[in-house]
Amino acid sequence: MNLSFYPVDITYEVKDGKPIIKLFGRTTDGKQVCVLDDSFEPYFYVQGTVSEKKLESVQKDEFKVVRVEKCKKNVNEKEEDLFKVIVNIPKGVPVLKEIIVDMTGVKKVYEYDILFTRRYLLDKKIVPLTKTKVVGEKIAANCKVDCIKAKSIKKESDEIIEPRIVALDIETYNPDNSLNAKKNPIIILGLYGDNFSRVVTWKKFKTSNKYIEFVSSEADMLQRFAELITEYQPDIITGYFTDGFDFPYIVERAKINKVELDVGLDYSTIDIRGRTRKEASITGIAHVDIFKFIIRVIARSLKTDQYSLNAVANELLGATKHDVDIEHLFDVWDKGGKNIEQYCEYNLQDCKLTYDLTIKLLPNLIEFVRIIGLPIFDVNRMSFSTFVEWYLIKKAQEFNEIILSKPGHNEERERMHDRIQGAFVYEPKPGLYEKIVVFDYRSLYPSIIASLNISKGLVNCKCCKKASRINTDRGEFWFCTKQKGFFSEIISELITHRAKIKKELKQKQNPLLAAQVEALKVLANSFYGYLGFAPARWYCIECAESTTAWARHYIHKAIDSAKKEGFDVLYSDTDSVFVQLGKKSKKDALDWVKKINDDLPGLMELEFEGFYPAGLFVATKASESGAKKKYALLDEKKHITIKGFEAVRRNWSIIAKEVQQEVLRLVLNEKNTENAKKFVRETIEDLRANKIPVEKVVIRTELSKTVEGYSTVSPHVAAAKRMEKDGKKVSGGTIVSYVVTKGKGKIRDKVKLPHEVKQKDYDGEYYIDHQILPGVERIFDVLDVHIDELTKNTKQKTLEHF
DNA sequence: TGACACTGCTTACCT
DNA sequence: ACAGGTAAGCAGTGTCAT
Repeated sequence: MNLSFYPVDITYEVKDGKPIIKLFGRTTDGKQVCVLDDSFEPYFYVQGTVSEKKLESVQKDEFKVVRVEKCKKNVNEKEEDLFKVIVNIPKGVPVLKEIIVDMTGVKKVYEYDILFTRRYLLDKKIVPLTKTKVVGEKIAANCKVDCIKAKSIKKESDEIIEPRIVALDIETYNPDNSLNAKKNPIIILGLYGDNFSRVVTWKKFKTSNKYIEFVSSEADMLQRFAELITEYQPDIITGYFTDGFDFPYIVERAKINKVELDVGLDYSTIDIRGRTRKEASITGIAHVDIFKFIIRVIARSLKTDQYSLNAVANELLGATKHDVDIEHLFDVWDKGGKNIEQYCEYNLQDCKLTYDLTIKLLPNLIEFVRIIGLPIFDVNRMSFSTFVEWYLIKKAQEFNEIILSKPGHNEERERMHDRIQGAFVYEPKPGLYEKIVVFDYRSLYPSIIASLNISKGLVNCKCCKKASRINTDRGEFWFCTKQKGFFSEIISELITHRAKIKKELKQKQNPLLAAQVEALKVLANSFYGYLGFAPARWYCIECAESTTAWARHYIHKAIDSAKKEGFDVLYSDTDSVFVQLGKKSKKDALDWVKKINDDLPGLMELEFEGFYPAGLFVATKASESGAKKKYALLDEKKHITIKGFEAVRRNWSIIAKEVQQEVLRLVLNEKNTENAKKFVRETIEDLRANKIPVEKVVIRTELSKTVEGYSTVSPHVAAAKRMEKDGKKVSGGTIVSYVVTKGKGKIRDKVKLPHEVKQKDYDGEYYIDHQILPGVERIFDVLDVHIDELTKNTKQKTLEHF
């Protein structure tokens, strides 16, 4: 029989000494299937002078070499003769590799650490979630879905699955404020999918909500959960932090209640792996923990600095969680009755938000699946470095390159000491400026790697005398001009491919294309960092050093040229140049940038970023010199871009940020220094009189480690200690909120938690001296306004000034 | 003993 | 577990004059 299907999940099993790949997915007519392939063999590569016969005879326990093939592959971009050693079962690869690496004549072994299922997808060029053609026979097997034994299997087209998705969320009984799965039961379990809402709970109350379903115990609820999943037949189960919380909790409670959760398509149960960083997987269904994707990949493009479901849903969906007192759910539960209902509604809303977030971010996730070629479960849990690494691994096949091995522990430690000189930052002169034009190099680091052929295998070749050379602290480097680099060529493709899609996107908006453009940008921008990342397979310190050195070269070139041309250069950071037009016109600026571009190699390009009628640079706190990475620009639509100022830092109080923002607005937009002064003075008076509400004086700071890990007790650590006293768990990643109150001693001695503080308690003087004034002082310096004019509120002082 | 300068640790930003 | 460059607060320490 022939069939087309979209693979969702992949595993393998060993039967009769032979590995069988199992691809779970959905056919084009909507049925779930499992496609079996027993034709794929595990292998690795050996480099050295050793006889094939000797290699063929290697065996240990049930593992043995099946056969050996001679082949030619590029090792770090140079062709070499290698042996491909084929092994009977996947687990034999690391075992037999250990034996072979010690044999005389063997120089190195490669590709022994690529997971069998991933190897299968890459070698067979099968892309998960993408239409795949199978010829095969239906066979009987212990499986919830039809099993097809494949004779042939290959990618059919780029068509993508429309997955069935269900979102999961649980609420637990929690009287002691600790999330203890051994002690406290799950009391509400919700699911939300396409035309599907269900909340299961085990205490009855009167309700007209049709989606609420009552069972008689926690055990029955868990059982019902498994049934509902089986009935709904999802391709994807999604949740918010379900790797770390919901699934481990469900599994623990199932164990305690002796419930068999055979939700896997092969009747297996939910598998929880890892202790500190848990991962929950279900055979045949892709578990997406959308929180992980958000925090690792999406986070830096979001405005919010909190990644709670509420904050993220608010920004991405414009929707929020239901407002209930979740801390007292246990109390309501104990009392029973109708009050439980609001928590069921709350639970379903969480499921819905998670579902909607997943729908929204799915195009982005799928794009990475398509680019990298691994299952969505894997891609969901990857970070920038792994994206780059797996993309390189996939591309290695096309280039016939050997996949380099991961560094050993010692090598990784040594690499950690390597430091690369980074970007150049131009010191601005503090001041309020007019008519500013900003230029920047488009994708500076990727375009340098592409245009200067920067690649690990081409460093300081013996053959090229004419290659452009760059001087660095580490020495002089050049890259072979006679061949295209593996690394540089891949980036080059990425950049041109992205530019092409971006052009298409301009013609017609399309969320899939937008996601593709975004994914390619994320990937290209991660390449440079990867080069200097200690655990990387293609680590290349010379490449990284050269990339930044060339970047400094080209930014200086732009700065010098702009000055020569008569522009007043105000600032520059890494890839940008800020110039003041002065008597020159916008056209002069555009002409100049054109001239620069005529001189740039390859894909490099300096772009016009924007025109700003006004901009402000300030001095540093410590000296009179200009502060880098701190400025504000007013654009022609009166919008202000603020960089680096306290107003955009999360560990400053709202009142301090608001005041600074308003001062910047009054200064840049309205050019009204008097109003700015007045505004600050009024706020200071309000703080002195404790008129500013407590929530505006709360300071929020993230803990980077547990309380014990700190050598000095700073205010946020003092606050964390108070939280622990309250019975709250705090650790790295916890955001602590605190208020500085009146009293004696160090600031940390005056720290209290927001709920402990009444309106009159906070220390207005602290907020004036340590929050408001530091934020505006350097701005007023630029306007020649002395700080006394802000703090002393006598009218005479103001009059005196004029 | 107190004012002050300086350092180290820490957080959070910019590109 | 992508990179380096930068500002700034607070606690702690050292210095100096008293």
